[in-house]
Amino acid sequence: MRTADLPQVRSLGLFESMDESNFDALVQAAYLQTFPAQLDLIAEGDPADFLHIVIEGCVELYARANGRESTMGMVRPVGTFILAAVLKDAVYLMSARTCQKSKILLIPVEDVRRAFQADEAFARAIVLELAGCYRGVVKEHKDIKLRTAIERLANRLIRYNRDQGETGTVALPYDKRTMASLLGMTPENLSRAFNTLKPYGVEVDGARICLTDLKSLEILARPNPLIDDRSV
Amino acid sequence: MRTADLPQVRSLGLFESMDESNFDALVQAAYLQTFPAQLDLIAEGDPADFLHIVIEGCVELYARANGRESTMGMVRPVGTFILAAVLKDAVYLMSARTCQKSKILLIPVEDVRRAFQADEAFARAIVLELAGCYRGVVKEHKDIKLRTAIERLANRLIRYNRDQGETGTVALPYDKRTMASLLGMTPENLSRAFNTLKPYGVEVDGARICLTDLKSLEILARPNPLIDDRSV
DNA sequence: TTCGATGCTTGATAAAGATCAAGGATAACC
DNA sequence: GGTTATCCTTGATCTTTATCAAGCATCGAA
Repeated sequence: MRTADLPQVRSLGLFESMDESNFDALVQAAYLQTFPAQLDLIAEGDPADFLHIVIEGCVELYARANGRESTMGMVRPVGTFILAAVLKDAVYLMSARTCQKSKILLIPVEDVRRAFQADEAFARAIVLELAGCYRGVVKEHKDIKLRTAIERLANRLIRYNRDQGETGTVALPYDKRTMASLLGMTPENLSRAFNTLKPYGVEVDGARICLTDLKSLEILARPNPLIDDRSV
Repeated sequence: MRTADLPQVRSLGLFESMDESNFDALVQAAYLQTFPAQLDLIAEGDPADFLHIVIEGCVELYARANGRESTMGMVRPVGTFILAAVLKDAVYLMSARTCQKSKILLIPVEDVRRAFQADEAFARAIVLELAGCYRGVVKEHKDIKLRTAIERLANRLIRYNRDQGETGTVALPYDKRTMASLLGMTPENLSRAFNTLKPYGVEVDGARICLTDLKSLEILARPNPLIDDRSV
């Protein structure tokens, strides 16, 4: 892989406290590939072959069942996915496809496991990463079991506003169809949910959303750090 | 703790490959307590203090938000809960209460972390346990995002039937109010969902459910190992 | 036995969300 | 400029799910 990308990968929580030589061995074994948009990277049910790390671009995790499809999460640089399947030597539970042209680092499962055995710092980092992923899904699960579609959207807007510097103007990071699926609703209902939020100061202009009355939006949304804070 | 309970705890995936002396140290530091039914063990938002292991009885994990409450999972012997919060030294994302009189082993977080540092086999077991928990929540999340209430119930019945030896008669493990919350619906709708499943050979007699036409129930449910198999 | 719990079910109604169909806006392309 | 494709929105309608209220069964206590 290009040495220019190395520091970025190295800075990932997973690798930063890893021994230099072990990290080098891991990277030597890895493949860096660039994929076009809308390309399927893995399919649910397939046995885990590589740990995937998104270097550039964006990857959508999705799943299918009972004739339906739903977006389960989005991975942006620098983020990993399907770590659990790799560690358990199990099949993937989710499929993944690129949203944009994306650069992905692929590390063969055997090398990940070898590094896990050899490097204690790596093992510890993996536990923290996994625990973080676990808590992320629990939060999403709480979000969908305890909130209505409108509350989910309101909280998501509040969260993006915070992430983007509390400017009162939010840029939706994904197209609305994807946002809808991520939030567990249809595109039609997302559109209607935005209309429902109009009296709470939510103004839509394409992918640009203005929040002109954050106070009242928060009263409706009831944000909860145990669901909305990714860092908690 | 009673030495009679030791082998049971030792047989847990988490501890079985642990070094003898490290296991002893961990158990020495632990408290074994018996709690009455309906007692709150932990509350979401509290900082993690103990890793909990259910030795006898049953524990319900639940969460609250936006004025609602939902059952997030059930833990039976011998199972652990809130491992992720303990490892990350974070607050609990879920509350827990006993469903019955229960015997719980409480291991202080510092001792869990010390054992994690000292014992490589324990560290590896924790990773597998965590990865398993992670995949469990992903499956539940898929269940609720991709299936209707009736499909969820049908699949749950098929799963319990398999777990209980494929006899065609299922004993519901929890009361119907809890089952409903676990499946993401109201008790009223669970009742109606059972009625909807009557034409598919589902006969209800209290907590005893007879499945007289598994074939047609499966056509409706479309069971999926990537959601329903706990072992995958 | 009667009384009140409690848990479950049923019916009526309302709300939330999905689906179907059509209509605009936007942008790329010829 | 017009054409096509894509994405988003809107309206009408239907399905699913929740809520409210009442009724019934079971069970333990008085």
